[in-house]
Amino acid sequence: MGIKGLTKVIGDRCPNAIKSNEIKNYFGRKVAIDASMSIYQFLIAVRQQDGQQLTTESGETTSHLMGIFYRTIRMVENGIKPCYVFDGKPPKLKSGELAKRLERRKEASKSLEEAEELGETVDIDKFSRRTVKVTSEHNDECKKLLSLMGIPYVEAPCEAEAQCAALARDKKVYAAASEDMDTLTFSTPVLLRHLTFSEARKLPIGEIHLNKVLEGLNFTMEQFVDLCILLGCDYCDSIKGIGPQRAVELIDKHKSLEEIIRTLDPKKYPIPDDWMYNEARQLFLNPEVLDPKDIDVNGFILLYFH
DNA sequence: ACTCTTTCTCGAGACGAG
DNA sequence: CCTCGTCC
DNA sequence: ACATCGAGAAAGAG
Repeated sequence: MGIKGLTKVIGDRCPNAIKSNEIKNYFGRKVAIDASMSIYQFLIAVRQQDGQQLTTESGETTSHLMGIFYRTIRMVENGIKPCYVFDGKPPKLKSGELAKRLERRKEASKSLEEAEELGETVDIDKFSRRTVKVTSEHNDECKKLLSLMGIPYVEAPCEAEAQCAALARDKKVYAAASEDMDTLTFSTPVLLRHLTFSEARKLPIGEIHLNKVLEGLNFTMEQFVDLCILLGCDYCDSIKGIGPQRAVELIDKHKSLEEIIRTLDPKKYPIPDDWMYNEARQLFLNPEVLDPKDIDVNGFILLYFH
């Protein structure tokens, strides 16, 4: 789920935190990319006309490899040096969210079976895309491909987005490139959006600067994390009846979740049972990541630019 | 009538020939 | 430019 | 045993 409505909040309240750039502006820059997210998109999107994935003769899926291959080439052609980051174990707090997703996939599988019995090709196509999940085989195959291409990758201990942000914070890369707004909450100083397909679709690349976001909202990083929790994140519930508008107002007025809990009328806005907001906050502020100092983000591709 | 939130649904790549 | 078939 | 997300429309609540 990322952070619900965060893009809109930033767009509305801190428009100057977002810059639009041509891809040319990024020549020579290193960028961290969430690999699992990309693989997922390729598995869904890279299909033939009949909706089937691309496969080898023996039936093994190759859609994710095609996608990673061409996209990476495209980036390198433009002078961008990618470093892919793979997910590790999800944090325990995420299990509730993961259970929901599993449930959703099960429902899609049922709908898929029904559609297959009825021979509704449009529905078969739709639901089969919804049952997609990234396996460790997919990940391993992509790691091997990247090795062969001379592109660096990192295996994060936990959330890939957190590791991407850590790399950017430590100046190992210029930015984290992601469509997932969590990355900002993990304190990446710069977040790039639409990096991958901008050239094909003529969309400019969006560059979001965390310090401008904090300035625009007049929040500290801690307050920004609290805001993200109120908006809705993967790690804990949010408060019913509090959406983007009230969330920003509340943090503005009370400065912290503790103070909000203390003053909110529990009849109007009941606080969730066993609310793990502080644990979620710690995950964002001190995520489990590898020390960027120990990571080599230079593949041998770098040699071409030296 | 209006504002805000919640829920539901949908969609997701890249290439090159013409 | 764009559309459309193809990628395995 | 498990692994994604955002956007927008429509409906609902206060």
